[in-house]
Amino acid sequence: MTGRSDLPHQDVKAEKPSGRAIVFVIDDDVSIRRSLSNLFQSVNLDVAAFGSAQEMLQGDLPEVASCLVLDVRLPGLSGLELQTELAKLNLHIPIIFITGHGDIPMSVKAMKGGAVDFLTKPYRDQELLDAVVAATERDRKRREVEKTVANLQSLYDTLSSREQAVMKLVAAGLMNKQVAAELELAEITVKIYRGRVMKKMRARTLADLIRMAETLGICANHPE
Amino acid sequence: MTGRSDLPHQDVKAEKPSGRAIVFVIDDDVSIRRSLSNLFQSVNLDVAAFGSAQEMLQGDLPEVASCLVLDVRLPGLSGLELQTELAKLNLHIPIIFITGHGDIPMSVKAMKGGAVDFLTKPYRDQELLDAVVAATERDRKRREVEKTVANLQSLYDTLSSREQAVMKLVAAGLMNKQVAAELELAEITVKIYRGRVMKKMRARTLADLIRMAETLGICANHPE
DNA sequence: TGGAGAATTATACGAATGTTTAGGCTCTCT
DNA sequence: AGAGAGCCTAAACATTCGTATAATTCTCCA
Repeated sequence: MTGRSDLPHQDVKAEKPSGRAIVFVIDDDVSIRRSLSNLFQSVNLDVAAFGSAQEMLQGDLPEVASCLVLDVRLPGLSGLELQTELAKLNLHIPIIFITGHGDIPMSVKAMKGGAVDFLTKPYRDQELLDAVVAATERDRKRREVEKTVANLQSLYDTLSSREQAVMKLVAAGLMNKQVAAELELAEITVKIYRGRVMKKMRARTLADLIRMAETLGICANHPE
Repeated sequence: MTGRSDLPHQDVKAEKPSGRAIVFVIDDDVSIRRSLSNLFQSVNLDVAAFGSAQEMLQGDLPEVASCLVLDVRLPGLSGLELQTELAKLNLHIPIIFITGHGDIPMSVKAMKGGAVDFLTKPYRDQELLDAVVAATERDRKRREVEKTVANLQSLYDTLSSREQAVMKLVAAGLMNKQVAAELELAEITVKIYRGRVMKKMRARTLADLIRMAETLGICANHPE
């Protein structure tokens, strides 16, 4: 058995860094935690279960695709409050809500907040599993683009301030001559920096560099 | 008074092509149609009201930012079915659901389908107005980007097949020489086409052209 | 048959780009 | 003080890009 059951604070991330996914379960009822864990483990998903939102917030989130399955009604922080809290912390783990006594405004608020699904008891196991698959898949994709952006950003951070300025203007479509005028440099200096930018950003072509600037959200306000 | 009340099949689009917005109301109850129309008109919104989904589908959608306010329970096509139908027709008008006897799965399905809000009776007028403002704003933005893309596409369509091919490869970062080899042309020919592409696409710089290719989703599978 | 109009290539030239080699300058750290 | 790093410039050269002019081939159409 790979997955764990319902003990808080375990280091799940050390188990399977491969293509697996982790499902976080939060419910104050131990028997529900156990049955959900069994359900997920039966389809080869790793599980980390907690009895309250606070317990989960204390631990770290893994670097693997994951999602959150929780009851709306929880001791301490409620499910919706946890959703708000995670959003504030910029943690975008997909959430699947489960509730026994929810109402429509509650579900609408959850969905507006980006929840993947909002299930009412009793639900069919397959419904929950489908939602979990959709959620982890969404998380996997999000992590993918986030990783790409982070890689680009780390490359961009290695540029000196001058090099960054040149990259902005070049990506905006200015000629070396214009970049030089803008930064009050000699054209030859711009050429040098431009070459260094290409090397440091590992851009083979100008098209690559422009696309990188695009995904990094780098926009120079080209004057005139 | 500019807005109309609850007569179907009126030509609303001829009224105010400016920055106004139109709210489509669908409800089988005449008095509700009337009161919703009054509410929206009181905040300077144009209204077009219908008694059933079919009546609304027969008319054309305006070129102005708009949204749809409808009851889930309707004669003939239900609200959710209308949502599905509009999605099939590739009509992305934002929808606000109102219901007196809805349940959670219904609201979740609506929200998953892209609904802006799902209100339960009784609701406060301000809630509905807020939702309508959010919806029309979303529609305005969507129309904006759609229009941009459409404009680019119409420019792209004026290119000959050769010119389109050259644009793809140039946007992919290939040099004129490589483009020529790829298309089995002389380099000078590629230069000619490239110049024509820049003119026809109204791209001042290569950066512009690459960004246009990006938003048009033009990607050449660069070999090697 | 003649011609208009494309698609394509050639020649030639000016402008822009990229790289190398070689320096000078200022700042910080040791 | 010296070493190193970052910033800036210069000269020289090869490559690439962009455009203008002219010529070839081909199809389509009157």
